[in-house]
Order: sequence, then structure tokens, then C-alpha cells
Amino acid sequence: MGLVEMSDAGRRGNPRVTSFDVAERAGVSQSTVSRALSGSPSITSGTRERVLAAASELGYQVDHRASQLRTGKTATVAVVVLRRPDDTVHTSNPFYFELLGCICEAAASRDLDTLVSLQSEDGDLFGDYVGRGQADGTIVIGSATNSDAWAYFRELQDDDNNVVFWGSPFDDGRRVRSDNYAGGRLATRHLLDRGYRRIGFVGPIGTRHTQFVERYKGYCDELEKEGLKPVALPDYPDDDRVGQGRHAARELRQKEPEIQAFFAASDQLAFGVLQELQEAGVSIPDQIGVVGFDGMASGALCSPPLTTIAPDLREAAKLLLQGAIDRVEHPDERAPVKLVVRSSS
Amino acid sequence: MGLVEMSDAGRRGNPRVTSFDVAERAGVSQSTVSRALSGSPSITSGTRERVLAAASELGYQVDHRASQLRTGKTATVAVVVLRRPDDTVHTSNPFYFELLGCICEAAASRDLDTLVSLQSEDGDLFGDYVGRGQADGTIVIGSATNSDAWAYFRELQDDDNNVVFWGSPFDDGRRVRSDNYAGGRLATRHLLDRGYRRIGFVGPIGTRHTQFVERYKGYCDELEKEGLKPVALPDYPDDDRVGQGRHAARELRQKEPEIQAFFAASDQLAFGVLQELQEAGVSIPDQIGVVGFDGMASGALCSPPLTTIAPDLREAAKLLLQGAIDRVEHPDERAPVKLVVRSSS
DNA sequence: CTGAAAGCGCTTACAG
DNA sequence: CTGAAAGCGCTTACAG
Repeated sequence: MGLVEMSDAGRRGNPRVTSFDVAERAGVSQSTVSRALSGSPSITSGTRERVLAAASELGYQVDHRASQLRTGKTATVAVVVLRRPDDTVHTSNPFYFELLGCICEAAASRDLDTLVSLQSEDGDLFGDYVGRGQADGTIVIGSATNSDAWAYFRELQDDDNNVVFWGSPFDDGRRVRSDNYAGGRLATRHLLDRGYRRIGFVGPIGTRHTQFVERYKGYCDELEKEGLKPVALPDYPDDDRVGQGRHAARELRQKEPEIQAFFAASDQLAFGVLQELQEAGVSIPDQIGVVGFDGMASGALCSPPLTTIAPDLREAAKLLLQGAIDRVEHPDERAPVKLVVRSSS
Repeated sequence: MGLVEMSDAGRRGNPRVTSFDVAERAGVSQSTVSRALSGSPSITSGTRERVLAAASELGYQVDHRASQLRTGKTATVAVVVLRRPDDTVHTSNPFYFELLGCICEAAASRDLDTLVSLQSEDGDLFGDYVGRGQADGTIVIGSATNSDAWAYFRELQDDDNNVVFWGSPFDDGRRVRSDNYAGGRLATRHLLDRGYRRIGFVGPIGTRHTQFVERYKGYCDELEKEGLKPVALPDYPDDDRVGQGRHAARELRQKEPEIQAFFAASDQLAFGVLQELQEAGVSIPDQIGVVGFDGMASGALCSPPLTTIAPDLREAAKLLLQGAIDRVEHPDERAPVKLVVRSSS
């Protein structure tokens, strides 16, 4: 049958089925096809049905390149994931993959496509997907240690108002962050409530990563209420986060043999702390308690399962999209955090 | 200066800077701009430089919608990540995020963009990004339990030759898989070499997920060489993978009190096994050894760190791209696997 | 309610 | 080596 033949030909896609083919089959003009398919209210339901039938028989799909070119929109959000030059999938911080997943989800629920670009901060940086007509807005995530990378994306942000960061070393600009201060207090309060008094802080607070400083401040303020003093390390080795956690746990225990708990300012750091303590034969949470920060899925799998501060990543994704696509100007937007109690505290 | 003003206007992107603007500024025709920018060899180096200068002064970027529409190409690969209906970022299998990351990387190294779509297998399925002119090929990853989802994507695959699966329940079709059989043998051989003799298999081999069956077969064959018998469970509860692992470890130990090791056919299952054994006070690897499968990053973080079979995900990504973009017909393509020894065995 | 026509911004034969 | 022009497949004023 002709029907079947055309259907096959259409779906194989070469040559491309266009709205003119649908129009011919439905016995209407091409503009009517376009209107019927886009749900224009001016089209008669009878006409619409004939068009829909013809389109489905031919396996017709609107060409997004053409419609986007015509309308000037893309219905797409670009996500740049910044990575360290030597990152592989196995070493890169899984937190950003979790956040990426939430952005994809949030975008899908708004009928947006997601264009993902992993970029090494030392490689060729590119972020002007909007200028290229590939996206309506851009979200940059990832924790860059390379300031060239931040400089590049910051300039991009200055030129356009559709670029939003997750975390950035700058105090201005369009960005979304966790409520780090509240999280720091939450973690510390939890440890205090559990009876730990001498609590060490694990995290590089001398860096450009302001989230650590904010978490540290929450920790200090909560300790101060009890008249307790912070215990932290001034310097960190040039190691990965897990290694830094191990190192800090070791040093802090030497510095403060009476230490009873650690608040690690990221889950990756906390994993290092956990490893160090277990190798030292310390019982967790009996002798020493540990709380992390990030709410990573793998925290539930490690041993003991890690108590952590979990930012609401779905909310974060929603806010990022509002900034990038709706161009909402948030003054200093924060994703709420919550305490997830597991067995390490 | 005029220069600066135009530059600003251009970068702000409204109204859009086109190749006609660049042409005017460079004193050439629009077609010459296009040729110069695309690297056509017929352009004089002098002309090219003037065009490049004008383009950069205006902050000009080629509009991808227009160029793609004209050429019929997209330089984009679509990746569909299938998820269970109730999956959140925290419960979904991180393996697929690792694979997704590798695909993004491999695509970038081939100058392809990556369009990512997370889809719930019970929701609205869509995969015809090629038909829409949004991608040149499509990769479907994720482990669907819902056969409707597979049916949909299989039909898509039948209609076009640019859809490739990672793992699928079908015995035909275009797909890439791990070398599961070799991995099963590798894991089992490793446990035997370590001196474990009574080795249990953890994994649902009665399901449509053929990878478990293939791993099981490798396990059986390797045991047989030593005259040993397999120990496995016929049924699995309707739980998540970690829960299934816990359940299996418990049952298997009741069934075979002499059991000395477990080969868990996925890392998620292995995490459950680890949890169950630790709660039972079993010392790993002294009393019981454990090997997983998938090479997940979180395996290095759990306690004890998990010995596992790691598929070469970068190679897998390369093969998937060859199938989707280059339309290479692999008969039954396998990503190589290797043994990663950590402390659980 | 529907059609004919313009135009989104490119690439690429076709001329010269 | 460069230019004028056609055309990729749509959407949307503008008419009727």
C-alpha cells in the first residue's frame, strides 16, 4: 500500500519529509500544516485532524533547526561542566554529575533540551552557546582551580545576562550557591547535640573556594554559642579532596589528641577522613563522629554511611534555570540545605 | 571609538550580528566571509585576515541553526538516559552517569556536541532527535526494566541506522556491551588465585538483563576448571540493587555456611553484600572476599575499598559514537574489561 | 479560517 | 580568487 511505502520512506528520513509533503497529502497549504502542528487556535478541528493524520503517516517531525532559526529561540539550555585538566570520569567530583542530572531533569520538565559540554579548565574554553544560536542560556558548574577559566566565563557573563554559575570565586555576578553558612551551623549543631564537644573542621579555608569559608563560619558561630573554640588547619597539600581529608584528619588528631568529631566541608573530604580514622583503628561514631557536606549518593554506600548536609539540588537546578533562561536576577540566591543523619555521627 | 561600540553591541547579541555585518566591515561579500571562516583554501590569506579581524571586532559567531539547516548536518549526538520511574539523582545508578561523562568526553574530542535527555521509562519516551534535525545519531543508555521502553527504542532502531544501545535485552540490533563473559572469568579466577574456593554468585540471572547471565557464565566456566560448583540464588526480591545484594548475601550464607567469597555481578549489588557482611561482623577480606563489577568510582571510597571488574568506558564511548555517528555496523561489539584489585579480596 | 510570500542566517554550486 | 543568487525548512505577518 501507498500508505506503508510512504511511511517507511518518511521514517528512514532520506530524503527528508517536510511540511510541504504533509501539506500535499492533507490537501492543505504548508502554512496550514505549520499552524495545525503548532496548535494554533485558528485551525478547524477537522483540518487539524487531517494534518495530524498525514504527518503521522509520513513520519513527519518538525525540523528544529528550521523552526529555531525562524523564531530565534532554541528551547535549549547549555551546561558547561568544568573539570581539572587531569580529571577522568573516575577522579572527577561526582557531585557535579549529580547536579548535572538535576539540571537535565529540571530542564526536561520545562520542555527544554540540554546541551552538555565537559571542558577541561586548561583546554579550549568555550561558553558562548547563546551567541552561536545553540542555547537560550548557559549554566556553568564545576569547581575550577584555574583562574583563567573563571576569568573567561566571567567575561562571558559580563557581556550577556544569560550565564549563571554554580559557585564561583567572585562576590558579584549571577550565581546560585548552597546555603553554606546554614549548613555549617546545622552540621555543627548536630554534632554538639550528639554530645561531641571537641570538633575539628576539615576543609581548605585559605582558598578561593568561598563555600568552604562560609561553611567554616557557620561552624565557628555555632561553636561560639557553647563557648567552644574552632580547630582547623591553615594549609592543605596539593592533593585530591580525598587525600586532603586523610591528611587533615591525621594532622588534626596530632594537633588535638582529644578531638571527638570532624565536620568535613565536603563529602569527598569526609571520605578521606573516614579512611584515615578506620586505618587508625578508631571506632566511628563511638570514639569520633564525622559529618560531611554535599549529600552525595555514595555517602550512603560507604562504611559507616556518612551523615551529611544535603543541598536541595532540584531546587538549585530550578534556580539556575531561572537565572539562565528567564534571566531572573537573584541577588544572592541560595539552595536550601538539610541534615541527613546516617551512621557516622 | 566606533570599534568598541560595535564590539559591545555585537556581544550583547541583540540585534544579532550576521555574516553580512562582518562582510560590510571587512569590505568583502557575505559569501567570502562564510568561506574565510570555514577555512576554504580558495581564500587569500590577506582577505582571510581582514575577515577574521572584522568578525572578532564584532564578536561574530556563526549561527549553528542556520549552518546546520543549510548543510543538513548537526555535529551533535543525542544521548538518552533511561531511568526508573521513581529514580531521583540519589537513587539512580551512578554507573550511567559515569558512562554519560565518557560519552560527552569522546564526543567533544570529535568536535561533536552532546544533547542529553533523561527519560523515565514510564513517561513520554522520545528518541527521534535525528528526525527532528537535532542530532546525527542517538545513543540510548540505562537499564530499563520496563519492556515498553525497550520496544519503543527498538522500533526507532529498526527505522533508522543511527541508534545504538548500551546493553539491551535483545540479541540483535546495534549495541555495545561490556565483555561480560571475560569479566566473569576474570573475577572468579582472581578469587580462586587468592585462595577462596567456595564462591557464591550474586546477581539476578533470571531477568532480561543478559549481562548478568553472561557474567554468571564466565563465573561457572572458571569454577568448572577447578571442579567447583556454582552457588547462586534463583530469585531476587523487587528491591533496589543494594537491597538485592544484602538479601542475596544473607540467603547465600544460610544456604552455604561454608561460603568464602562472593562475586557480585554489579558494584551496586556488591555494596549491599559489603553492608550485610559488615553488619554480621564478618571480616573482609580475611573471612570472606568480595569482587564487584562495573569499576564505579565510589567503589574506591567504600570500606573496604571494593575489588571490581572495570569496563573500559572510554573505549565503550568511542564504540557507541562509531555506531551512532559513523554508522559502523559492529556485529557484537564489546568493551574490554580489566580487574581492579582493591582491599575487599 | 486559510493561503501566498517573506525572511531567519547560513553554505555552496554557478559565473566570472 | 571572489560575488550574486538559490535554497535549507520552517513561522508568521499580511491578505482575503
